[in-house]
This record gives sequence, structure tokens and C-alpha cells, in this order.
Amino acid sequence: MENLNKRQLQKKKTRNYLLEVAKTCFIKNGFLKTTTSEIAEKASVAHGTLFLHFKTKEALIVEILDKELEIISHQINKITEQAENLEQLLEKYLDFLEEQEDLFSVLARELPFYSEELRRKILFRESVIREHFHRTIEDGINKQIFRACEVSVVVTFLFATINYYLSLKPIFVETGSVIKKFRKSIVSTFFLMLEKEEN
Amino acid sequence: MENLNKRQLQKKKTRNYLLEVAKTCFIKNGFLKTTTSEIAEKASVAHGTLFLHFKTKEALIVEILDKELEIISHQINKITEQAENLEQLLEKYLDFLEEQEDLFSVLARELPFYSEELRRKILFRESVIREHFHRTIEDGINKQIFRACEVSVVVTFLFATINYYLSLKPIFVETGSVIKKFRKSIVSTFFLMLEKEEN
Amino acid sequence: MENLNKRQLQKKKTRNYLLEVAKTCFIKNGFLKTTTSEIAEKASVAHGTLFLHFKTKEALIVEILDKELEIISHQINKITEQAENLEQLLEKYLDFLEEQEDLFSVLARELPFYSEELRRKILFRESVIREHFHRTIEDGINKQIFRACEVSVVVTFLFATINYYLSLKPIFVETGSVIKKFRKSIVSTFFLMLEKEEN
Amino acid sequence: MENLNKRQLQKKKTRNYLLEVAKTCFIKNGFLKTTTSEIAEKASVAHGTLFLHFKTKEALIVEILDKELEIISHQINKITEQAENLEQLLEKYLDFLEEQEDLFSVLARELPFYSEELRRKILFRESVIREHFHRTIEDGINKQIFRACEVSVVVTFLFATINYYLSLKPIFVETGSVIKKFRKSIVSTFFLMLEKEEN
DNA sequence: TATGAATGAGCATTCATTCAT
DNA sequence: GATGAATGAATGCTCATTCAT
Repeated sequence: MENLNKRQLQKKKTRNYLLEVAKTCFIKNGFLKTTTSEIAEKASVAHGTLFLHFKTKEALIVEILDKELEIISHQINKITEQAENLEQLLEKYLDFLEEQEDLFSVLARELPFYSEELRRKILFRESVIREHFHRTIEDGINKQIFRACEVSVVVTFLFATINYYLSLKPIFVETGSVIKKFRKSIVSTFFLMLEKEEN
Repeated sequence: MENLNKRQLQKKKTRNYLLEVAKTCFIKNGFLKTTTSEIAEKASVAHGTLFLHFKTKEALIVEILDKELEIISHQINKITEQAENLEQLLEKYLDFLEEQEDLFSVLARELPFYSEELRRKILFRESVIREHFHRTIEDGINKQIFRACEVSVVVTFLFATINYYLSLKPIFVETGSVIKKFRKSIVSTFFLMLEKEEN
Repeated sequence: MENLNKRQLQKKKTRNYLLEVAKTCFIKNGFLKTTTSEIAEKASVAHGTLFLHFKTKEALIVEILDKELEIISHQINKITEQAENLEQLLEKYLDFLEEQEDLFSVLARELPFYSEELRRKILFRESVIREHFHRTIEDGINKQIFRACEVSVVVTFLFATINYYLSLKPIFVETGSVIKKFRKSIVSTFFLMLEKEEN
Repeated sequence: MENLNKRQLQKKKTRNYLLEVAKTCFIKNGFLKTTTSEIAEKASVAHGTLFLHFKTKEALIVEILDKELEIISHQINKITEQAENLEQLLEKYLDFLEEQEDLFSVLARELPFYSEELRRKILFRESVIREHFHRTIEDGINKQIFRACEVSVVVTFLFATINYYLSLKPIFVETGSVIKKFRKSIVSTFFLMLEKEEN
């Protein structure tokens, strides 16, 4: 019994280590340019071992992103419950992106090149978050705090802009966070689309 | 001497033809997926001939985009000269993008993967039209037609959104133009950031 | 002591179960395409357990076929005892093949790829039934029922033809039995070699 | 012009050399077990060079077999014209097989494992030859030289038997030709199915 | 100058077998 | 005895680039 647990533990440990190493590689060179043998070598396991834990390279990517996206999904859910207004929601979302900025930067760049399935998964997770924004904005419009607008397009403007900064990160900052650098501007400009002039 | 000129002429002709063919391939599949032998074959020249005219695949990409960017520059200048107000400017810019949407779609997708040099060149051309938006908006603010705002960020929101639709074009439309599909929404939402409420 | 016996019993049970499962896999995809991990998975034992019972994949094949050949031998003996003439012998042999056609189809296909040892074993069992055909035909010749001929070659013609239909089974039938489909033709053509013209 | 010819010549030379080396490897180890890198190594060219001349391993196999089968097809056509009777036809066919026995031995063994396409091609060539036999036998029946029979099954008995000896060649002879060894028996037994008793 | 045959490092994936637990 | 994680050599195939002709 204990023996079994030890084994399972060891496997999970290796698996998690591989995920960790792979994530580092992916962040450094992107998913597309990272090779499976590179990951195996950096993790000091045989090349074949990688495929024991993950059926394909694609599956490995999915695993990493699913894990990351789920975390963010959970945390966003918490925030939506806690966040009392749109500004708080946006600020918290930007906090998350900033924390994992290197990963999301790669994602923003490479998304159009992923397989249909992977793209779908990523966009689905994003859409969940988008929906929170959507609802909060609609709420504000109904309460006449925000101006009437095409809500989904407004949300697209926001996500597109974040995506833009992330994907071109190396152009905007030599080191450090792009989100941090443009956070204030993003937030204030975003609210231009929503706030009534007298505010 | 005349012989030499003839040769040079022929060489230039071949070079231009190669650029033309390569552009077609590029638009169809993107530079990353286009192979040098594919271009050579479609141009009916030897594979090696390509490397006689262009030292590397990267150099070929640079050359094509340089040429294309020249044309784009001209057209942008025309647009900026003709447009009498911001709305006209934006509409004409979108007309222009729609005309060459396949090219810009590839560019939007692949930009982050190009070399620093190439990226800089492309972004420089973009900055020309951007600047015109910038000036026109500032004008409007000074004339109190538009609201006060961080002009450069507002412009980034616009370009980021256009970029977003272009880069994910296959997701948004099966066939036809993304720009056409979202033009109205883009324009009206963009002006939300600028127009005073009573307008 | 009793404990040990229990263990040995258990081991034998597992071993037999593995043989059974492996046989199923073998019949479905052939030995060459069947992987050891596939067998282990289907038998719900660890991959390594397979190699505890059978030193190599080859040894496993040998074991399975040995067991199967034993059964076949018994049935062949039954056939030879019951059959009163050549026609009955052939019909009963074809019955037997039809019953286990999937197994014999794989065997016919893969025989040339097995190890010398294994091939010898299989061919030895075949030679038992062959011999019976041989004797029965010789009897017929002596009794002047059949024509004079090289008996062993005539028998080879028969077994080769059966083997041919079995090994190319998927070409001859989409579903169902090849033996059934060609049985009549095989029988009548086989007797062409033996029967006197006036028959 | 001459330069061009030299080039083309060199390419054809390499190609033919690769075919030659590949054929040797295939005869030695079979198509299935021979690897592309093994062929390349033995031919002293880069691994990639193989794929310059032959798109896939399958294409290489097809090429080799097509070449061989075409030769035999042509020669068989000649013989049919020349051969005045079935015996001559069969003897000449066996001559061919004997000449290329090692290759046809591999073919007989591996045919069931080839891709649908390849199998089709091989069986098509064989069917052309079969047809000659078919027609010649039918002729003989009409002329009342041969007995009435299911001609196609009789032909199958012949080809199946040849196939059987070829595929199990290593069992029947340690060295030398199986066809040679069993030629006489095959011929005489085959004619048992056809000849009238008084002949 | 133009050619195009040749290169060879690189890729994701498979699988019988081993061995520490 | 049983496990199953780990191994690593091997596979068919790609493609930007080179260089002898």
C-alpha cells in the first residue's frame, strides 16, 4: 500500500517535474520551437519517458495550458464574487496576467498557429473570463453607470489590446512586465468607452 | 557593356519575378510554412537560384515585405492626404486593409516571429499611419470635439483590435473579409473613446 | 507448503490467462503488430509481469502456439480417425479450418516471419495431417481408384492453395469465411489431380 | 546542353545505384525490416538523399517492384507469342522466377503486409500473367486437349503452390533455387489437373 | 550566371525490455 | 512474486543551405 503510494508519488513527481521543465522551455522559446528531446534532456530523463507521461507533444502543451487556465479561471471566479465593480475585476485580471506574463506572452504570439483543438480550448477558457466582463458591463449599463454600447465589441477591444501588448512584449519592454508598464493606460482608456462624461 | 546591362536586366527581372511568386506563396500559407523549394518550383527556377538572389530565406522575406511596405507607405500617404477628418481616415484605412486583407492577416499573425530588423521595419510603416491618427485625434481634442485622453493608447486600442481580428481571421469568418464583417462595430466602438456624450 | 502450492496455482492461473488474452490479440492483429503492453493492458496486469512469465515476446508466441497446436493435433487425430475416405478427410479438415479461420489466417500470413524453431513446430503439426492425406491418397492409387501421381506434391498443391486463400483472406472476402467461399472449388479442383477421367 | 546531360546522367546513375542497393537490402532482409537509413548508409549517400529520389519508402518499394514486374510482364508477353503450348509458357515463367527468385521469395512472404496500394499493384501484374495461363488453358479445353475444369481455380492452385515454395524457401533448400528443385514436380502435378488420362 | 543534386541535423513518436521498489 | 516507471535505440521523413558542374 505504502509501496504503491511511493510509486505513484514518484510518477507524479516526475510528471510534475516534466511539466515544470517543459513550461520553462515553452516560456523561453515558445511551444512551436521547443522540441520534445530538448525538454527530456533538460529534465534528465530519456526521450521516451516524456511520451510515457504525455501521449504527444500536443497533449503536453494542453496539459500545461489547462493547468494554468484552470487556476486563472478559479481565481477569476473568486474575484467576480468579491469584486464589487468592473475596475476591481480588471485590475485583478491584470494582476494574474502579470504574474504569469511570460507564459501568456508566448500564448498571445502563438495562438494562431496551434491546432484547432488547442485553440478552441484556450479560447474557451478566455471566453469564460470575457463573460464575466460582459455581464459586469451590462449590469453597469442597466444601472445607468455606463454608457450604452456594443458590449462584446468593447470587451474585444480590451482583450485585443492586452493581447497586443503581450504578443509584442519584447518590443515594449527590455526587461520587466509590459502589463505593469501599460496597466494604468489600459485601464483608463478602457473606461473611456464606458464612463459617462460627467464622471 | 550592353551585354552586361542585358544580364543585369535579366537578373533584376528574375529577382522581381521571384519576389512576386514568393509573395503569392506567403499570402497563401504564411512565411513560416512556405518552403524555399516550393517558391522555386512555382517560379520555375532551380532551388539554388533562389539563394543566388537572396542569401537566406529570411533575406527573401525582408525583401518582399520591404517592397510591399513601400507600396503600403504610398497608399497610406494618399489616405492621409485625402482624409478630411478622423472618420474618413479610419474608413479609408479599413478600405485599404480590406483590399489586402490576406497579406495583412498573415502579417498580423506572424509579426512576432520575424527578426528584430524585420519587425522594426513593419512597425515603422505602421507608425506612420498611426501618427496621422494621433495628430488628427489631438486636433479634435484641441478643438474640443473629442474628449481628453491618452491619445497614443487610444490609437493602440484601435490598432490592437484590428490586429486581433486580422490575426484570428479564420476563426471569425469562414470566407470573405473580417474587416468588412466587423467594420461598423470597430468604428463605432472606437469613437466611444473619443466622442463627447451628447454626440 | 500449502501456501506455496496456492502461489504456484495462482501463477499458473495468471500465466494461462495471459496466454488466453494474448491469443485474442494475436488473432485480431497478428503477433507482429500486437505489442506486449497491449496484451498486458488487456489482461489487467503490469507490463513487467508479462516478462516474468515469458522471457521474451518470442517466448510468449511460442507458448501460445504450442498450446494451440496441441489442441489442433487432437482435433486432427479425431478427423483422421473418423474420416473414411479422402473426400470426408478433406471436408472435415476444411470444417476445422473454417472454425478457427481467424487463427489460421494469421498463421498462414506470419509463418515465414517466425523463428526457425517456431516454424518447425507449426509445420510439424501440419505434417501430421498431411501424412494422413498422403496415406489415404496412396491407398486410393493402390486400389486404382486414383491416378498415379507424385503424392507429396499433390498434397503440397492442396495445402499451398488453402494457405494462399487464408493468407490473403482480406482480399478475397470482406467479411465471413474464405474457406466457405472457395470450399467447393478447392475440393473439386483437388480431385481433378486424382480422379480418373471416366469418374 | 552537354552539361545538362551530364547532370541528368549523374542523377539517374545515383538513382539507379540506390535502386540497386535497396534491392540488395530488400532481398536480404525483406522490405519490412529494411530501413531507409540502412540503404542510404550502404549506398554511401546522406539519408536525406534517398528521399530526394524517392518520396517515401513505399514509393521506393513500388519503383523496384514495378521495374521488376514490368520486365517479367514484357518477357511473358514475348513468350506467349512464341510459346506454342501451356508447358512452354509455364517453363518460361518458372525460368523468370528462378532468375529473380530471391526477390520473389521476399515478395511471396511479405505481400500480405504491404499497403493496399502496393498489394494491388503487385497483384495486378500477377493477374496479367495469370490471364495468359487462363486463356491458354481455355484454348486447350476448347480444342479438347485439356479436361473441363474451373480454369481460374486451377490457375490459383498453380500460383498458390509456386507462392508456397517461394515463401518458405529457406525451409525447402539451404542454398540454391527452390524453383529448380521442385520445377519438375510442379509442372507434372499441374498438368494432372488438365491432361486427359490417355495422354 | 544558373543549376539542382546532395547534404545532414533535426523532428515526434514507438516499444521490447530492465530493474528498483 | 508483482509492479510499472524508465529506458534509448530506432523509425520515416523535412528542408534551408551548399557547391561542383
